[in-house]
Amino acid sequence: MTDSQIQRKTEASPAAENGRRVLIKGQQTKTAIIDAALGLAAQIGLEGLSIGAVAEVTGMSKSGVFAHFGSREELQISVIREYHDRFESEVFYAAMQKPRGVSRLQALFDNWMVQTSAEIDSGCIYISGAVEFDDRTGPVRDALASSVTTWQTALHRAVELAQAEGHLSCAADAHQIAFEIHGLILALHYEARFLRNPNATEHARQGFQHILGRYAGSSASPSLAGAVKNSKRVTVPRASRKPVND
Amino acid sequence: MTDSQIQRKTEASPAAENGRRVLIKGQQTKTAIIDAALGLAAQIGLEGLSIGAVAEVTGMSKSGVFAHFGSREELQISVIREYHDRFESEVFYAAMQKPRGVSRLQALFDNWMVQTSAEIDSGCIYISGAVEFDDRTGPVRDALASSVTTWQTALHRAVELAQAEGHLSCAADAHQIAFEIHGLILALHYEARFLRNPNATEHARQGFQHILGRYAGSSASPSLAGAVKNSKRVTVPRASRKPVND
DNA sequence: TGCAAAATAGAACGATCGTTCTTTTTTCAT
DNA sequence: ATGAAAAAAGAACGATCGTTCTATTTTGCA
Repeated sequence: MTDSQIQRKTEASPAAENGRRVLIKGQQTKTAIIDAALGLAAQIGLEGLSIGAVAEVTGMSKSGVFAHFGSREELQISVIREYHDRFESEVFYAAMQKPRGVSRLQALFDNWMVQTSAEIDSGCIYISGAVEFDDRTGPVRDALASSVTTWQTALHRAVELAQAEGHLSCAADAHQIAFEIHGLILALHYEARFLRNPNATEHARQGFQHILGRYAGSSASPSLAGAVKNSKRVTVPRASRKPVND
Repeated sequence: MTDSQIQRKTEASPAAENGRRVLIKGQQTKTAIIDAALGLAAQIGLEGLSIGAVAEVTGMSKSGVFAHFGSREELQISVIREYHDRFESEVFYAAMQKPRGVSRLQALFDNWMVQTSAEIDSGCIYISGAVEFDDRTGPVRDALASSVTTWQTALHRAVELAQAEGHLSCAADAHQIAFEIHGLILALHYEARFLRNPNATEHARQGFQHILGRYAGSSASPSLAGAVKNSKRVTVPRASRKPVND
């Protein structure tokens, strides 16, 4: 944190006035490093992520990797940001193509399951990071909590929309519903990844259906079957990292 | 793992033929070390647990602490065992005083919530450890998985008994119910400890009631209110660490 | 009280960590 | 092609880790 110039140097996109090349060498390398670091962090966690390990994976020297970030914390934060972006596009935006209501909520849940632990090989940074930065303070924890909160807000909003559409009861607390859904994903991750329980995916799926059933709204049933086909492809610009309210 | 004599030396209880003292100095110290190590591991995790930190907390030297275990792994395993025993007595055996059925299941859940994160200060080793030893192998992971599995079996059994008593539907899969309950605890831990959400406890409680309501059996209601008072104090011997089937 | 054994301390080891500094290589506009 | 700037490598630092070895203190039975 003593000198933030190193980081700024590569963040400002230079040579942009020339259309010949949009990404100079340094940016390409940095992207590759973050890619490798994310893969590593997903397996061994953000705390286990060491510059030496990243250097070995990318075939670079430790100092070569280090120069792109200026500190390990900045590397961790970059990984969190990258994960945030991927999560947003593969889970959130992918589900926004579905129409408001329970079908979009279902899509969010399905994408979430796939992203989180359909392939058991790679873990979820939002889950492992929460445990690792439980009682710590600092910019890494803040970045992590911020990303998670953004996602939770989006999930909560999807529940509210499902209530507004009459697919879920308006009497129920949307936070309560989101909490229970979150629990299913956490249990899935725990059982599938740690205990290697092959039934975990099915348990999570069933649990979600139980939640939908329990909170089922009054005027839900008939429009449900055909709700998926009239999806309007709500194309949301991906430029900003702010939460989207649809 | 090169030499297991150091550990065996202190594990066999010496001087037991003399009733004057049941615990010689070494055992007392080891107990104190494990106590301190457990407190440390609950906060920073099993992987963050270092012999140097334990030495500092206990006011001993690194080698003094080390000599009691012979390796860091053995220290970690000892901590897991200690946590297992406490969890068993404070969550499991404490709930066995309640009669079979939903009231015992409720007691298990309540005790679990208190043990896990009523006091947000100390984390849960079963949760943090699962993340830390996700894709690792070795004796520490085995010890952790074994303890967790024992507890899950006990929880599963409690669900089955509630079904047998008619408090929960026999048509439902007991594993499914246990899975959903587990999810509530995990979400509670995540929200309360990482995100500092003060409503997490209430969400977990409500979620549990929702599960009971959803899986409610046919002949449940009337006996439920008075079920607590006629508890028979099933005194189970605590000698063995094997799972108990009631 | 004395003495062997157990318990603890102390110093040092190799390894790995994040980081800094210096030097070499590569990039890329002129 | 040239030369300044960017990128990457290399060596070394202090710190911390688990562990080993040796010396010292404490324990507890005779």
